[in-house]
This record gives sequence, C-alpha cells and structure tokens, in this order.
Amino acid sequence: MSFEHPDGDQIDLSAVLHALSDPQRRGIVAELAASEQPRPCGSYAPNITKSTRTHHFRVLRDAGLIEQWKEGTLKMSRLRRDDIDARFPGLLDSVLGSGVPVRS
Amino acid sequence: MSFEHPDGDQIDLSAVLHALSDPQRRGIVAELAASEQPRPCGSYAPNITKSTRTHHFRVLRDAGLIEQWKEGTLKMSRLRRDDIDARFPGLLDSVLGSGVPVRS
DNA sequence: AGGATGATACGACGATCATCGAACTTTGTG
DNA sequence: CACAAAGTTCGATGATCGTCGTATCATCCT
Repeated sequence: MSFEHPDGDQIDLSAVLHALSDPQRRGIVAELAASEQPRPCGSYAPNITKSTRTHHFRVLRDAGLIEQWKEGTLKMSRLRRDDIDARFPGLLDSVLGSGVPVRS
Repeated sequence: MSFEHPDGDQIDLSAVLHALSDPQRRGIVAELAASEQPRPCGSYAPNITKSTRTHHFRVLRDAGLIEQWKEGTLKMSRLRRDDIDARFPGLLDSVLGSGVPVRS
C-alpha cells in the first residue's frame, strides 16, 4: 500500500536536516505538528503551486518525517513524531521551537 | 574583526540546518565539539581537498555555527555552542547525538 | 630575500534543488 | 456517463551545491 516510507530505524539524519532546512517544508511540518486531526495535503502551504506542494510532501515522506495515505480523493499526512523522536531525540522539538512560531 | 560572523540573535535556522545536513560538515562540527583546545582548519576532514575544506568552513561560519580567527599562519575555529544553544536549545545536542558517533 | 606552509580566490564541472505550468490519473458525485 | 476536484507526472528553468585543480595571498622561518 501507500508509497515508500523508510523504516523508523533507517531514517537518515542528512535527509531529515535537508528536508527541514527549507522554510516552506518547515512550515508544513509545523502545521502538521499543531493540527489535531489529519488534513489533506492541499490544505497546507496554499501560497505555492500544487506540483511544488507534491514535491515538498515527497521530500518529507522520503526523509521519513511524515506518513501519507489516501482517503478517497484526498491524500492525508501525519507527522511521524514517534519515529523521529526515537531516532533523534529532541531534534523535532528544537527545530519546531517547542511550539513557538517558526522563524526565518 | 576577522570575517562575517552573524550575531548570535540573528542566526538563521534554515542556514544552520542546511549547514548541518552535509555529513562532511557534520563531521567537522562533531570534531569541533569534541576537541578540547582549538585546532587549525587543516587538521579536520583530511580526506577532502583544501579548497573544499575552506568552502565547508565558510558555510559553517556564515551559518553562525563556528567562530574563526587567525593565529599567524593558522586559522583556528571554535564551535559557537553557547550562541546556538541560546537560539535553538537542544538542536546541537540532538544533531550530535549527545556525544554518540555521527551516523549516516 | 627566499622558501615553505596554511589558507583563500577563482573558475569550472556535474548534480541536485525549488519552482512552475500543462497534461494526466484517480476518485467521488451529479 | 460526464464532470469536477485532488494529486501526480513530466519536462523545463534558473539557482545553488559539493567538489576539484590551479593560482594566489599571508605569515613565519632561515
């Protein structure tokens, strides 16, 4: 099913840091971290094109930061906080600033 | 004087994450974090060319991760752990794995 | 003054990146 | 069935990246 989600124990730090180094993607991750229930891809980063959004979501998924699945027409996403926290403890919290707004 | 070290409070998260996303640079940062007293640039990452090394050190300095100064012919480097920790608490520790060897 | 050494500057190279638009696929609904 | 909506795929473009070699600069030592 779904796509190519890396196993939790083989998430690559370089890939994660690269994925998070883009402000647009970091914004998506921040929204993902803040939203209670899953929302479709299209509801994030409305300022960019559909194809660019698809690209960013793929980078995040390939890096192991998010999990994605389809629900009808929609594609839903979920932050793999557990896996990331297990592999790189504290990383996500420090990047997301412990809930503080994302800057730069 | 010296070069272009960003002020501690204007260190850019994107730049920091991008700088740390390269394994070679992460290796340098890990060595920097582990070494007691400052060593010249040339003593890090001996497997790459001088010019490449200069490039990596500039990326790290521009990102605000390290401070550099000259001592005669040598150029010394120091990890700006205090500034980074103040701006992004926990980030460096989680990336460096709390002293655990750098992987990926 | 003349070497020797540590580091930078300057292209240059292939690779990757973020972004876009247009065409296409998939799914649900009238 | 036909249409609309959500995503993907497929170039393409301009920018940036990591790496290199060579030339150059700065500093120390003899």
